[in-house]
Amino acid sequence: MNNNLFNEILSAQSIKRTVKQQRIVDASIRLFSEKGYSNTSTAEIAKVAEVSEASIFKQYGTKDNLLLSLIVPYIKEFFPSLANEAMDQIISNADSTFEGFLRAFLKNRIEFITGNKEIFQVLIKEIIYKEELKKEFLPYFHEIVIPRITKFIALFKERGELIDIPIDKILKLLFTFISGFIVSHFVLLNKESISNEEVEDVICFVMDGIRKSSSDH
Amino acid sequence: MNNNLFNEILSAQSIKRTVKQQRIVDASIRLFSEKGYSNTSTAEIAKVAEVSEASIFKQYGTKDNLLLSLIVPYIKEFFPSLANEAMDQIISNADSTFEGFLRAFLKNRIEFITGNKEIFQVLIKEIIYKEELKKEFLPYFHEIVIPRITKFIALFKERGELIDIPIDKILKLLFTFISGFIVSHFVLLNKESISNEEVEDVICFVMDGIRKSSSDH
Amino acid sequence: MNNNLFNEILSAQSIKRTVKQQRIVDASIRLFSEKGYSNTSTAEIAKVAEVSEASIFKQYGTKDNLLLSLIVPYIKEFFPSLANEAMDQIISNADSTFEGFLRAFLKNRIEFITGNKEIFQVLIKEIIYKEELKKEFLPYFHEIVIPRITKFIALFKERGELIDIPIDKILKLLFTFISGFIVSHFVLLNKESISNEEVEDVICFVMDGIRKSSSDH
Amino acid sequence: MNNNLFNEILSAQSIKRTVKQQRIVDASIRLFSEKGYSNTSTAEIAKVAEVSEASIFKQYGTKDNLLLSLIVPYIKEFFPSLANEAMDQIISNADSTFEGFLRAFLKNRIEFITGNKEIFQVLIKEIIYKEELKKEFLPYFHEIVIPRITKFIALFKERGELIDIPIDKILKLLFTFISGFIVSHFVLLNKESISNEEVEDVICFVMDGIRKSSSDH
DNA sequence: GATGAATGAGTTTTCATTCAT
DNA sequence: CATGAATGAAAACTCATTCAT
Repeated sequence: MNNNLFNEILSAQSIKRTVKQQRIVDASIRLFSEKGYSNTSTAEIAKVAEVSEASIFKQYGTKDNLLLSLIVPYIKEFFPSLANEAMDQIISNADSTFEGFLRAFLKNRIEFITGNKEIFQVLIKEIIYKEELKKEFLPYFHEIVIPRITKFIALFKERGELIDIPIDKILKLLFTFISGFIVSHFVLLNKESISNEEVEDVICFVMDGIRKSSSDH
Repeated sequence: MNNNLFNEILSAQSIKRTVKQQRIVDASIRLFSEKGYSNTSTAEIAKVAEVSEASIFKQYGTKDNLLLSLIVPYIKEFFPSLANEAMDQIISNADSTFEGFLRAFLKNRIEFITGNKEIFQVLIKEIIYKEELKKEFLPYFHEIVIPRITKFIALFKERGELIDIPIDKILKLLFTFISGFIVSHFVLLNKESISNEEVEDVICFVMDGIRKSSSDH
Repeated sequence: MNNNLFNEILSAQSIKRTVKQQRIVDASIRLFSEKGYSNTSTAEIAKVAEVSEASIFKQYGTKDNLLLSLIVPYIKEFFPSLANEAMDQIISNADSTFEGFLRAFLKNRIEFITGNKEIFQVLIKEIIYKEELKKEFLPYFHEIVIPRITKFIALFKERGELIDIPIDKILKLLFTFISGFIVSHFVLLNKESISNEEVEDVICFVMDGIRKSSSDH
Repeated sequence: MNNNLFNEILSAQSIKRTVKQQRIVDASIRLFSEKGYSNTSTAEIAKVAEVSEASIFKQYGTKDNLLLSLIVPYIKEFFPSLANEAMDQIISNADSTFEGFLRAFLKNRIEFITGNKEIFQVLIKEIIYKEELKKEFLPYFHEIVIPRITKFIALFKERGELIDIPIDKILKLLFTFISGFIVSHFVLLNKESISNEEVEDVICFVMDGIRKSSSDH
């Protein structure tokens, strides 16, 4: 499974980038992730990419479009891919439990982000500011992510594995926690990856909370 | 208990702001929270505040200093206040449980943020970008927040209320979840407040997770 | 009678220009008239006016608005002024003939243009290109100039002085000829003024054409 | 008689244009006439012509030369053609009067311009700005147009048809009026053509002016 | 003959900042 | 204390032009 975003786009969209065009992409992602979109000038991108500013604008028209050209394909790749590949096989698996699903899901997404950490940082940093981005992002989220995860939660809830509160509450709590966890690691703390141990802690927390269970003592 | 930040600063620091100075502060917070620091020009602040740009620079010297002047007192108020006032009385309270502590803590912080939502948004949005801000923020976090919360967790863990994993892991999971929850509400979704019902869901999730307990059936 | 446009505006609109602001106006008119709007850069204006480019944009916002700020008041002054002052006294004059009216009109407008030749050139050169300008110009033309001249022509036609064709045809022929004459002198040939002799030739031509009258021999 | 400029050039100069080259010419004329030379980029021409920008520069070297390549042949065709073909037969005609000459001249030139309105617009719009163009244009005007028309006027003046003022004054008044009339129609008002009725009005005006003749009543 | 890729030198415009009054 | 006026520096963006293929 290849989680590198740009290889994916490359093969998917058959875009042939010249060496210089690729350098623009690389420099933009790096600088945007380090300093933020607003604090990065096209002059700086041109310098780092060792191309002329004109080349950037020839290709992308505006700086804003450059940002979108980096992020939108990433968004469109980020969520759909989570299911088509790994998820279906989990659920068909014999010993499939919600815990197993959660573990697979987390590892899959963490792997994906680890391979494209910088662009993930750009996405998170800019989605706060740009309504434009939210509008690209939210439909994908509502139409693809939420129904998909809802399906899983419903399934496991029917099997009696999950607590007896409405699915949308479970979803919201899960989403809040997991995204908070991932964002604080990759964006705030700028960690390279998340260890298996940390993943297990998260799963443990999500499943059973922090209260000492009565059966423990 | 008055959680309005600026009243606090006003009384604490005895700064007497003229009407115009107050308008600068108000305009800055509003604009920074809406569009971000980088995307707000001093000309725009001056226009909204109905003062001259020169007045802003007379007061604050640089635009950067204006931002810090808004945020730093907020940071310094945000965390210390959580203990000095409400927390100590919780712990001394008769029926003090971790759940009770968590409830009081959440309600207290949510109330604080609700009263100063815009500046909270500014803080969150800018702390991602500005190393300068992280440097202001992290010491406070490490020196004041962490020890304080650690003390509480240790206390309740000793009482056997909490799961038997290292305190710093509990702290990290708690922090990740709670901050994720609060940030996604107040910044991403731009909600006005968080309802009691939502707080109870969070507490429930944090304490017991989402797994159906064996005693439920 | 003071035909200098900017003195008129100055007194009319009570705009107080600083020395530098006046230099911007002067430099713009000069350069626009010499090289055309499109071929004049704001950098060049700044250099000639010995101000910073920023000062130009501080005042006018855009280069386009700079052009309009020069031309629109000129348009609004050009046509109305032709009647309020000189024309009414002509018509009330004892020996008022159409020829006399034409002579007064031509001399009045030629004097006005001579005093502001450069901005007249800018107006003519740019009105060809800018729909924006046409929209400023045409209403004034239709609402103020045409009715006014029509009134005069109708008056003299009633007196039996003018040829028996529809007023609007007379107007159109007159306008076409006179504007053609003035534009070719001041814009194409860049003459400083138009001599009395030339004015008399024009009047002669307009009144009687170029055919040798039967009474001449 | 074929007045389409490019067919004329084609046959006259035996230039074989490829389809793409012709598209460049068409696009340039269209865009230059709509927006003016300065406001039309070579990129835009290339896009409209559906060729690469490089092809334009391969052909014409510079954008300036592209403009000249369009206009200069037009100038060289515009004036000479007025005599070689139609004019000589007019004068040799039995009932030749100045009025007849004027009518033939006007109709001939109006037909010519109507068939190439866009390039006529380009010529007029750019001759105002470009000294270069004036230098191309004026010699032709002085060496070919003026002597030719002077010859006609002198002829008809000798026959006693025209008013008794110097020939150059008649020429100037005629030129001013006719060019003013044509330019205002085709460039300012962007009319498609000029009707026979309008032509007759012009002739009437030019010949006899607007004064009611004493023999009319 | 045609073009995709690339750019140097501009262009308009923005912006934080200074200073005399 | 307040500000109108002014700006250097840099921002985003444009454009005519070149050149290897």
